[in-house]
Amino acid sequence: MVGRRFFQRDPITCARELIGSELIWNWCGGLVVETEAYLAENDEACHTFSRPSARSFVARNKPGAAYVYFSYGAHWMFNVLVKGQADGFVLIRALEPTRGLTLMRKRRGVDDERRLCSGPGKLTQAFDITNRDHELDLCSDPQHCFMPRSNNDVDVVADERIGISRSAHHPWRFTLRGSKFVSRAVKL
DNA sequence: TTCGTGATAGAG
DNA sequence: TCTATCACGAAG
Repeated sequence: MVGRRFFQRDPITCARELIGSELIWNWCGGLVVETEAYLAENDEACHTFSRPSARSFVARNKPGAAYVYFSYGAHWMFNVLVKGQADGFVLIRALEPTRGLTLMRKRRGVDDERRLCSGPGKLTQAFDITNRDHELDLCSDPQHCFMPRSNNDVDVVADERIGISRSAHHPWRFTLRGSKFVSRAVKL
Protein backbone atom coordinates (compact mmCIF):
# COMPACT_ATOMS: atom_id res chain seq x y z
CA MET A 1 0.00 0.00 0.00
CA VAL A 2 1.13 3.57 -0.64
CA GLY A 3 2.53 4.80 2.67
CA ARG A 4 2.30 8.09 4.48
CA ARG A 5 5.66 9.30 3.23
CA PHE A 6 4.25 9.36 -0.29
CA PHE A 7 1.89 12.15 0.79
CA GLN A 8 4.60 14.05 2.66
CA ARG A 9 5.91 15.79 -0.47
CA ASP A 10 3.93 18.27 -2.58
CA PRO A 11 0.53 17.97 -4.27
CA ILE A 12 1.82 18.27 -7.84
CA THR A 13 4.32 15.43 -7.44
CA CYS A 14 1.74 13.30 -5.65
CA ALA A 15 -0.93 13.95 -8.28
CA ARG A 16 1.46 12.95 -11.04
CA GLU A 17 2.70 9.83 -9.28
CA LEU A 18 -0.74 8.57 -8.32
CA ILE A 19 -1.45 8.04 -12.03
CA GLY A 20 -1.12 4.29 -12.58
CA SER A 21 -1.69 3.36 -8.94
CA GLU A 22 -4.78 1.39 -7.98
CA LEU A 23 -7.43 2.66 -5.60
CA ILE A 24 -8.73 -0.15 -3.40
CA TRP A 25 -12.07 0.48 -1.72
CA ASN A 26 -13.77 -2.48 -0.08
CA TRP A 27 -14.97 -4.70 -2.95
CA CYS A 28 -14.11 -2.20 -5.65
CA GLY A 29 -10.86 -1.25 -7.32
CA GLY A 30 -9.70 1.01 -10.12
CA LEU A 31 -6.57 2.28 -11.81
CA VAL A 32 -6.07 6.00 -11.29
CA VAL A 33 -6.06 7.58 -14.76
CA GLU A 34 -6.81 11.25 -13.96
CA THR A 35 -5.94 13.54 -11.05
CA GLU A 36 -5.61 17.23 -10.27
CA ALA A 37 -3.39 19.04 -7.78
CA TYR A 38 -4.59 21.92 -5.59
CA LEU A 39 -2.18 23.96 -3.52
CA ALA A 40 -3.03 25.36 -0.11
CA GLU A 41 -0.96 28.48 -0.87
CA ASN A 42 -1.30 30.82 -3.87
CA ASP A 43 -3.98 28.78 -5.60
CA GLU A 44 -7.38 30.49 -5.76
CA ALA A 45 -9.08 27.30 -6.90
CA CYS A 46 -8.13 25.45 -3.72
CA HIS A 47 -10.74 25.27 -0.99
CA THR A 48 -8.22 26.63 1.48
CA PHE A 49 -8.43 29.94 -0.39
CA SER A 50 -12.05 30.60 0.55
CA ARG A 51 -13.03 28.04 3.17
CA PRO A 52 -11.93 28.26 6.77
CA SER A 53 -13.16 24.68 7.21
CA ALA A 54 -10.66 23.47 4.61
CA ARG A 55 -7.83 25.28 6.36
CA SER A 56 -8.71 23.69 9.68
CA PHE A 57 -8.94 20.31 7.93
CA VAL A 58 -5.36 20.69 6.72
CA ALA A 59 -4.17 21.71 10.17
CA ARG A 60 -5.99 18.89 11.93
CA ASN A 61 -5.25 15.91 9.69
CA LYS A 62 -2.27 13.83 8.72
CA PRO A 63 -1.02 13.51 5.13
CA GLY A 64 -2.94 10.76 3.39
CA ALA A 65 -6.28 11.70 4.96
CA ALA A 66 -9.39 11.70 2.75
CA TYR A 67 -10.97 15.10 2.09
CA VAL A 68 -14.53 14.50 0.86
CA TYR A 69 -17.03 17.24 0.12
CA PHE A 70 -20.41 17.68 -1.52
CA SER A 71 -20.68 19.67 -4.71
CA TYR A 72 -23.49 21.11 -6.86
CA GLY A 73 -26.10 19.60 -4.60
CA ALA A 74 -25.50 16.17 -6.03
CA HIS A 75 -21.96 14.81 -6.08
CA TRP A 76 -19.25 13.83 -3.64
CA MET A 77 -15.66 14.77 -4.48
CA PHE A 78 -12.81 12.61 -3.25
CA ASN A 79 -9.42 14.14 -2.47
CA VAL A 80 -6.29 13.13 -0.60
CA LEU A 81 -4.49 15.50 1.75
CA VAL A 82 -0.83 16.21 1.03
CA LYS A 83 1.34 17.83 3.71
CA GLY A 84 5.08 18.20 3.33
CA GLN A 85 7.19 20.33 1.01
CA ALA A 86 3.89 21.99 0.13
CA ASP A 87 0.39 21.43 1.47
CA GLY A 88 -2.73 20.81 -0.58
CA PHE A 89 -4.94 18.17 -2.14
CA VAL A 90 -5.03 15.67 -4.95
CA LEU A 91 -8.49 15.34 -6.52
CA ILE A 92 -9.13 11.86 -7.89
CA ARG A 93 -10.95 12.57 -11.17
CA ALA A 94 -11.22 9.26 -13.02
CA LEU A 95 -10.50 5.56 -12.69
CA GLU A 96 -10.32 2.55 -14.96
CA PRO A 97 -12.43 -0.05 -13.12
CA THR A 98 -10.56 -3.23 -12.16
CA ARG A 99 -12.69 -4.92 -9.50
CA GLY A 100 -16.31 -4.85 -8.41
CA LEU A 101 -17.76 -3.85 -11.77
CA THR A 102 -21.10 -5.51 -11.06
CA LEU A 103 -21.51 -3.44 -7.92
CA MET A 104 -20.43 -0.29 -9.75
CA ARG A 105 -22.95 -0.88 -12.53
CA LYS A 106 -25.69 -1.29 -9.96
CA ARG A 107 -24.74 1.86 -8.07
CA ARG A 108 -24.30 3.93 -11.22
CA GLY A 109 -27.25 2.57 -13.13
CA VAL A 110 -25.23 2.33 -16.34
CA ASP A 111 -23.64 -0.59 -18.10
CA ASP A 112 -20.83 0.92 -20.17
CA GLU A 113 -17.52 0.29 -18.42
CA ARG A 114 -16.18 3.63 -19.59
CA ARG A 115 -18.96 5.52 -17.92
CA LEU A 116 -18.62 3.99 -14.46
CA CYS A 117 -15.77 6.10 -13.07
CA SER A 118 -14.97 8.69 -15.79
CA GLY A 119 -15.46 11.76 -13.60
CA PRO A 120 -15.00 12.79 -9.97
CA GLY A 121 -18.70 12.55 -9.16
CA LYS A 122 -19.13 9.27 -11.00
CA LEU A 123 -16.34 7.43 -9.23
CA THR A 124 -17.57 8.38 -5.78
CA GLN A 125 -21.01 7.05 -6.74
CA ALA A 126 -19.51 3.85 -8.16
CA PHE A 127 -17.31 3.32 -5.08
CA ASP A 128 -19.91 4.63 -2.60
CA ILE A 129 -17.58 7.28 -1.22
CA THR A 130 -19.46 9.86 0.88
CA ASN A 131 -18.95 12.18 3.83
CA ARG A 132 -18.76 9.05 5.99
CA ASP A 133 -15.27 8.72 4.57
CA HIS A 134 -14.22 12.30 5.25
CA GLU A 135 -11.00 12.31 7.29
CA LEU A 136 -10.43 8.58 6.77
CA ASP A 137 -6.74 7.62 6.88
CA LEU A 138 -5.80 6.13 3.51
CA CYS A 139 -2.43 4.87 4.71
CA SER A 140 -3.42 2.28 7.30
CA ASP A 141 -6.38 0.25 6.07
CA PRO A 142 -5.74 -2.27 3.25
CA GLN A 143 -9.39 -1.91 2.22
CA HIS A 144 -9.12 1.86 1.73
CA CYS A 145 -5.79 2.66 0.14
CA PHE A 146 -3.75 3.10 -3.00
CA MET A 147 -1.59 0.27 -4.30
CA PRO A 148 1.58 1.54 -5.96
CA ARG A 149 2.30 1.24 -9.68
CA SER A 150 3.66 -2.16 -10.57
CA ASN A 151 6.25 -0.54 -12.82
CA ASN A 152 7.40 2.98 -13.46
CA ASP A 153 6.84 3.00 -17.23
CA VAL A 154 3.80 5.21 -16.91
CA ASP A 155 3.27 7.89 -19.55
CA VAL A 156 1.63 10.83 -17.82
CA VAL A 157 0.28 13.92 -19.60
CA ALA A 158 -0.01 17.28 -17.81
CA ASP A 159 -2.53 19.89 -18.91
CA GLU A 160 -4.87 22.51 -17.50
CA ARG A 161 -7.31 21.74 -14.72
CA ILE A 162 -10.94 21.70 -15.77
CA GLY A 163 -14.23 22.78 -14.27
CA ILE A 164 -12.80 25.75 -12.37
CA SER A 165 -12.86 29.49 -12.99
CA ARG A 166 -9.98 30.76 -10.90
CA SER A 167 -6.29 29.90 -11.33
CA ALA A 168 -7.31 27.72 -14.25
CA HIS A 169 -4.14 28.10 -16.27
CA HIS A 170 -1.80 25.93 -14.22
CA PRO A 171 -0.96 22.57 -15.85
CA TRP A 172 -1.95 20.60 -12.79
CA ARG A 173 -4.27 18.04 -14.31
CA PHE A 174 -2.61 14.69 -14.93
CA THR A 175 -3.88 11.88 -17.11
CA LEU A 176 -2.64 8.51 -18.27
CA ARG A 177 -1.74 8.99 -21.93
CA GLY A 178 -4.32 7.50 -24.27
CA SER A 179 -6.68 6.31 -21.52
CA LYS A 180 -10.29 5.82 -22.59
CA PHE A 181 -11.44 6.27 -19.02
CA VAL A 182 -10.72 9.98 -18.45
CA SER A 183 -13.51 12.48 -17.73
CA ARG A 184 -12.70 14.63 -20.74
CA ALA A 185 -10.23 14.26 -23.58
CA VAL A 186 -6.95 16.09 -23.17
CA LYS A 187 -6.80 19.41 -25.01
CA LEU A 188 -4.56 19.32 -28.09
C1' DT B 1 -26.07 23.87 -24.40
C1' DT B 2 -29.08 24.02 -20.21
C1' DC B 3 -30.29 23.22 -15.69
C1' DG B 4 -31.06 20.92 -10.98
C1' DT B 5 -29.25 20.69 -6.51
C1' DG B 6 -27.68 21.96 -1.52
C1' DA B 7 -23.60 23.11 1.37
C1' DT B 8 -20.67 26.92 2.59
C1' DA B 9 -19.31 31.46 3.57
C1' DG B 10 -19.62 36.35 3.69
C1' DA B 11 -22.38 40.47 3.62
C1' DG B 12 -26.25 43.14 5.39
C1' DT C 1 -31.85 36.50 6.21
C1' DC C 2 -29.92 36.95 1.60
C1' DT C 3 -26.98 35.88 -2.16
C1' DA C 4 -23.06 34.05 -4.85
C1' DT C 5 -20.53 30.39 -6.02
C1' DC C 6 -19.48 25.85 -7.01
C1' DA C 7 -12.96 20.89 -8.40
C1' DC C 8 -20.55 18.02 -11.72
C1' DG C 9 -23.43 15.13 -14.67
C1' DA C 10 -27.40 14.00 -17.52
C1' DA C 11 -30.43 15.18 -20.88
C1' DG C 12 -31.33 17.45 -25.06
